[in-house]
Amino acid sequence: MVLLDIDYITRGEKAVIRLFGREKNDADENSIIVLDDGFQPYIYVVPHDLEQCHEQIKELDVLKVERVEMKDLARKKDFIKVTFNHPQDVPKLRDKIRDLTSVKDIREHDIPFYRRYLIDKGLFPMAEVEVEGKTATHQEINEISNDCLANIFELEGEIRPISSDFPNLNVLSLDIEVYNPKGMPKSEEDPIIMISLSSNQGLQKVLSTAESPLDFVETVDSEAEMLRRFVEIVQEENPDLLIGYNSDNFDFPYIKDRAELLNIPLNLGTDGSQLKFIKKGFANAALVKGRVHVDLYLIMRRYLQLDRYTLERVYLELFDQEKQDIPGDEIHRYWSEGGDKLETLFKYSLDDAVTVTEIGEKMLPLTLELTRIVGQPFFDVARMTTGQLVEWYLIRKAYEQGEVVPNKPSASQYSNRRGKRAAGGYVKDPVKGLHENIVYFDFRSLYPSIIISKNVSPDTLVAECDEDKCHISPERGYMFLKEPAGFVPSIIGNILNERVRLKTMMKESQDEDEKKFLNVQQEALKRLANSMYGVYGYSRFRWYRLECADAITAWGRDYIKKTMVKAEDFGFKPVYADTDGFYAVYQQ
DNA sequence: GTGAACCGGGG
DNA sequence: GTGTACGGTTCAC
Repeated sequence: MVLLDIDYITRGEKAVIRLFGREKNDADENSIIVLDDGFQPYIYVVPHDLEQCHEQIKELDVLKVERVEMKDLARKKDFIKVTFNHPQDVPKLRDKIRDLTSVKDIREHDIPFYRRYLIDKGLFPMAEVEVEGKTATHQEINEISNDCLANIFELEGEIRPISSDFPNLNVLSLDIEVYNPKGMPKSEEDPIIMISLSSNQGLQKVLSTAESPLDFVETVDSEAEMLRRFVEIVQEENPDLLIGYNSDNFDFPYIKDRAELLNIPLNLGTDGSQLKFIKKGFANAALVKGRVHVDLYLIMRRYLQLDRYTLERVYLELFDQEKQDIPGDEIHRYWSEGGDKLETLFKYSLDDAVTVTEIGEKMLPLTLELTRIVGQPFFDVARMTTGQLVEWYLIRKAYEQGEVVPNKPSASQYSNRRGKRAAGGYVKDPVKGLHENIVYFDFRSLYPSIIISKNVSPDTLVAECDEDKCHISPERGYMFLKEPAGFVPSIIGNILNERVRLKTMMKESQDEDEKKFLNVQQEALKRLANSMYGVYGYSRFRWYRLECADAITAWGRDYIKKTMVKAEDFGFKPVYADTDGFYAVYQQ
């Protein structure tokens, strides 16, 4: 099956992982939920005194205490692995453990249970997994609602990844219109007047309480009926992906508020569960179990560099076409006036949903690919910053290499780090004037290349070293061991090698679809490699190391300046430079 | 210069 | 949910 999403429920005292999936390439197939009760949460403890630590922790209400050897920034160390009965025991007991006299520190104590599961089992969402041995189970004992539409199974054997093609996904986009004559919509008073839906399976529909001769309009008696019908259509279409534009913070919260007011259940999940919200900092994330809700607004902010991110602006950028728009404060007039105006409103409303589908088809493949590389749920990856993406990729790699993951910075460490910044790239202010015979030079992936060639990594950074055994950064004089390959450099190396392999395959391929798919994959790897530099310089990150960030930019400045000097020897006069490239004028 | 306040998208 | 949190710009002093 294709693994769409994952979470866990509690059955009795036990945590049970739920894997949400669907048979591959079969949009009509029922949804599947596989339950696995055979996985337990754990953390690592750094002991002052191994024996005493072992004894003290054993006294607590934990499942297992064992001594393990793991690497900590490449150095082998003894840790104590503490396994818990339930994920919620971790926050309950970790402070107690940290405060024990025999304990120096605790590690990997803040990794969500479902993420731990994906990493430890080697599973990748949005890719195919093989479920070896499963038996049908009853929903009553699994706290799953009567409205559950999925087939539920209990995992008997193993679950493992199998390489697969890009999954065929059933996508449904939505957009709502609200009657708001008095400024921004208020869900306590302003009703939803239209719900527009567009799928990649051919559905185009606007639900509304108004009548229209337009064939895509389905008229219902009331707003309550409109919401009921919306739920019904989602269940019928059974999409893998639900997409919207700013739907995390507008459409879904609004639908939820109105549904509550009108007492309509929003059982949109494949398990029959209600629409939920997760607080994500200042913002919401709307969660529909078993389907992946993606808010394209966030994705566009990540991939496009624009002044504004309205749907119209984004559409113009991606398709080079103007999209007509009715200003928000005029919608109520179009609605009240009826006739041609109402017809226009219907058309624009549907067009917004169709546009979201189009933008999704164009832009989601890259995020899907990143999901399949980073190995965290698509829902999460679609809401992660590039820095978080890199961090979770590294956490998985750390597991594979037997490395214990560094802790997130404490509040004081964070504020301490925030004050400092690595020096930036070299910038030469442009020489004013109109230049002719301009040539441009730039380094391909300058920072990733420096990290690899100079082995810049927290585990290779040393205070003292023989000159022939280490790389010494210009200006700052930071020292990095030449051998062995550091944790981060080796990972970037693998990413770039894999990218070269994909690009070669792309050139050799005759199949246009395959070419496109390989291209998205290599783009995803490029993004990841280019973001790696950030983990050293961003204060919130586990692998933060100012010395590494500082050394990389120092080498970068050194390379670009040396190259400019060389270019001048050949008669190229640089007129402008920035970080990894420069413009020059050729003079005879 | 510093820290608090504000803002994004959506109708 | 192994909760707890963005980043950039403008404003007020």
